Amino acid sequence: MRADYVTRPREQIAGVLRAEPRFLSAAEIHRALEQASARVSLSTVYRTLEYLRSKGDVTERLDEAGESTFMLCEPAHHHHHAICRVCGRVDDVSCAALGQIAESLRATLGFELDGHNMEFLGTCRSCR
Amino acid sequence: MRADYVTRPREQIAGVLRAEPRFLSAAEIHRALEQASARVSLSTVYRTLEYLRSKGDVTERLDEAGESTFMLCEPAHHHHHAICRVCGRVDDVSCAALGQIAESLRATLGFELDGHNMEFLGTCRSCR
DNA sequence: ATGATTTTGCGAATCGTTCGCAAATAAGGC
DNA sequence: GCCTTATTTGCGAACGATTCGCAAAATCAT
Ligand SMILES: [Zn+2]
Ligand SMILES: [Zn+2]
Ligand SMILES: [Zn+2]
Ligand SMILES: [Zn+2]
Repeated sequence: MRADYVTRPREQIAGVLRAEPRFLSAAEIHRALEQASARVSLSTVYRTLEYLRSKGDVTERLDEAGESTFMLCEPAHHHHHAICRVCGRVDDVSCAALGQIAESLRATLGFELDGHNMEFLGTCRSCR
Repeated sequence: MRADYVTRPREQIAGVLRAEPRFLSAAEIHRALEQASARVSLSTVYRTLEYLRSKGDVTERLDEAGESTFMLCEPAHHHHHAICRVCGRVDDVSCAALGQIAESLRATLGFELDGHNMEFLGTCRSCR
């Protein structure tokens, strides 16, 4: 049974996420809490992030090293992200035509696109 | 100093990759070798995969669980992949306009697209 | 406040991956 | 082939991120 208890650790973790609008690892969040003198265990950070993710408040992303990172983000309405390699800043991107995306990113965000990943998932002919 | 020694473990690992044209984890490759009575240590599997990747013969991909998987694939000429959720079959996809991609996947590969991931990387306005 | 339920902290366990080092193997020259 | 040298291998230990078990603490409803 899930109960959405309002607890101090949950508020503190949400606070860190709200203050830092980019993808953070559990360890980074834990460190930020320590610096704020908030004594929250790493286990609780993990459990709270999973809780927030299951509520749809947080998006999880695997970084290039395969580590999980988390950010406040509504995945309900499907979209993608433009992530700055330098500072980690995240801008939302809808998926219109790919050809126009680079141009649009530069025009609307001043974002200089220099790389992208795409992956298509579905069912192949012989598996249908 | 890198020397490209030709060894039995390397040939056997490449053989597994050649026989199975989809993304395989180190553990899967190791298991395939065991079944073929090839005694190769898991460490060597990892080291050989990294060696092949650095040579540009193998592409690495993090699956949804964050595990590394590997496939023979030339990343030199930039492209993407359509991966079957059922059998793991991989088809190459070039990055033309995204709008036409779903249609093209169906027409040319019989691939029924039902999901995709994209990520854009670059430098944001304030970091330039 | 009381009791039922959930969450937390702690440490141990797990899993994939990497590392250190001695033994085995490959390449090159004789 | 044989020797020398550089590289690779196997093994087990170490590692880092994540998960788990369980008793203690916190939350909520009455
Ligand atoms: Zn930036
Ligand atoms: Zn999309
Ligand atoms: Zn298939
Ligand atoms: Zn591309």
